Amino acid sequence: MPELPEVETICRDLSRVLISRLVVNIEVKKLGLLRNPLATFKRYLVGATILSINRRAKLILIKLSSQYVLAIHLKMTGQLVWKSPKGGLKVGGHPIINTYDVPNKFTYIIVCLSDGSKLYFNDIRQFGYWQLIKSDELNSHLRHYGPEPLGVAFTFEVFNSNLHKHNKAPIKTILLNQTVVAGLGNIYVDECLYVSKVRPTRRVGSLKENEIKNIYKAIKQVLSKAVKARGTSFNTYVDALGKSGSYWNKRLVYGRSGEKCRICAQIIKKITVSGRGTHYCANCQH
DNA sequence: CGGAGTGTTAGTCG
DNA sequence: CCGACTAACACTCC
Repeated sequence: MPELPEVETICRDLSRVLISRLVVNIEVKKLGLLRNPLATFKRYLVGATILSINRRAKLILIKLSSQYVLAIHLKMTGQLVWKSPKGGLKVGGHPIINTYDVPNKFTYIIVCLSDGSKLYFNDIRQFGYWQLIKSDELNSHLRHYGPEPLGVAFTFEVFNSNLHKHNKAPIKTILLNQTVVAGLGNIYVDECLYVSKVRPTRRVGSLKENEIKNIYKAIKQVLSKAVKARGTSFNTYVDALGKSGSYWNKRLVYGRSGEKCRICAQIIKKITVSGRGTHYCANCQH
């Protein structure tokens, strides 16, 4: 699930409960999810204090007092559940798991904190990973990512020039390319192209400047709206009225194939573009 | 029951 | 370099 708005929401929520906590233990049930040896986690995560939690692209970056950063990627089905000893719960990640009882059969990593709370990592498909990176090597680890779409470095000129490194590919494929712009995934790419009125299959080289401007604006607009809605499809405070990400109800095309376009009432089509399910309105998008 | 599809991305191959 | 394809894995849906 998690694309930029979801990961952003998870980081903000976890910041409120994890910062300045001391890590007292880690239990790992699937070593394959760790990108470093377990001993490295014991040495640099256990005993460290959590200093900050930030997002870059779809990566969660947890800065530690040990001069390391814990990078967590949720990929398709990763989920983080934080539980306080009093039963307070925060959940961020994939919604398929319909119970937030933890640990459960998909819980592969558990981090115990000094206040008695625990952070659980669930991941049905086990594509996600945890990686410890030396703080001074973080920038070089992240260098292949393109600009943050909601940041100041993401100007139209940068976007336009990054796009035109890939003139022959369909625009959808290129928007999913994290080196062009970081953080978009399948849902938000379909949403952005719908808002821009551009078909996902259009070759980049065929786009007029005006169309690229519309895509550029749509990326910013759709993502900020989704961040405000706390993302698409995961729960947060289960104890605060079970509020969940509300963008799902606001989505315009993703997952609406066979339903009517909200603008022209034509039936939304579903095709495959570079292996990904792709939704669009053939009447509104050209 | 079998096969396709699932919100990601790193790696391979042409 | 570019782009197409696949594997990593487990589950749901048709």
